[in-house]
Amino acid sequence: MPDRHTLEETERAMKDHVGALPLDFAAANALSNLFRAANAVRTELTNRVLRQHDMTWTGFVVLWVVWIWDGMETRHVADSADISKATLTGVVKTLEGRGLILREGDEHDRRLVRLRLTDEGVRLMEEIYPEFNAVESEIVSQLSDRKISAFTRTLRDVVNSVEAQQDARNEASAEA
Amino acid sequence: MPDRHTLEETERAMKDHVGALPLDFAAANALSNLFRAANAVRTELTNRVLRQHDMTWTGFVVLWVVWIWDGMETRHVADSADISKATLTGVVKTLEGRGLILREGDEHDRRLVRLRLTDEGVRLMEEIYPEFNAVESEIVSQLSDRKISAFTRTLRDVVNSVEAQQDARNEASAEA
DNA sequence: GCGAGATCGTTCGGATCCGTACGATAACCA
DNA sequence: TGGTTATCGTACGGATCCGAACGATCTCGC
Repeated sequence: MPDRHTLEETERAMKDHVGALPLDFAAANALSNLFRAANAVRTELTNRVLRQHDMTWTGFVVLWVVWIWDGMETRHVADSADISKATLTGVVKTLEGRGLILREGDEHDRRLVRLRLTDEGVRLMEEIYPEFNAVESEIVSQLSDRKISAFTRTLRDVVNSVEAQQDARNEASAEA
Repeated sequence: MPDRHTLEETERAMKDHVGALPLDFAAANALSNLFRAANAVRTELTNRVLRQHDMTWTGFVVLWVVWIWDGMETRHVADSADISKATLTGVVKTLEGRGLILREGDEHDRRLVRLRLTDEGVRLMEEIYPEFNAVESEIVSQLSDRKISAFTRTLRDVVNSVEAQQDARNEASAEA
């Protein structure tokens, strides 16, 4: 993850520390860059778009999900936003306090809570999202359409690979 | 970011909400998958490797950086670990309390604090990192070497693109 | 020498973030 | 129909996470 050293220096330093053990440097390097890219993009979008609207990354993602899927149940919102149910509770509390989102009970199943945007929340998303997407577009603008497609496919492959391993473990533990 | 809907459904729902505005769906989709992949990999590595050693993601990354670059100054560790200096202060406090890391003043510049691993910290990294890297390797094992290389290059392009835009803004504001 | 300015790590306040435990509710089944 | 089981969202404790402000220290120009 170091920024100040070349990849070669890092590999050499790693070998000095790990010793004779065989390591997969290509995998480590790829995933290291995965995190670095995700952090860089997230910080860039936060600083250039979200900050001037006094909005956090997670708050925006939750708002976006509820904007697109109005009335969605909280656990599905948490899934879509890639955060835990516990985290969502706190984030919704913040957004609710700012008058951007509403919690709404389900009449058929009283365990459920559905989320909706207020008019102010809708207005805000109609203002922010085009700005957000414009910066997204700018970030990948130097990549050809072909590269963006390949990039997206590989990212999806990685997600599927992880989920497949999780499923395999779940089945194995279900047998026991 | 939704998990439960197809890309087509999401695009249609977005168009319904954003209206006639032109959006870059390819960019949105690529970056959405970037975050999803990073989260999935991070969660997988945390659950399969770090959790049994009672180690958080950030704690591990900091430990790894200091392991490789012994005696590094805190601000560079923060840079390498992709966290703020303020966050690092808290994380180091946690690791220090567990006897894994040491804070050490610089004799020539008394503002500086250098970080080192304790013997226990070194022992722990020698134990954890091979496990960590093995799972990293497994995650990308279905990708060909060629695809991993292309993937890594594109990730680096994205990082460079964001940093180039940041630099351009810094120069612009320096002129004013 | 010696102040003005830059840079260091830390503190502070507030917002995530998560695993776990919990109470409420629903679904299942004998 | 009554009891077990599953599932829902939430409260809680503890660890990040960051921007801004701050004291300490160094640097540079005069």
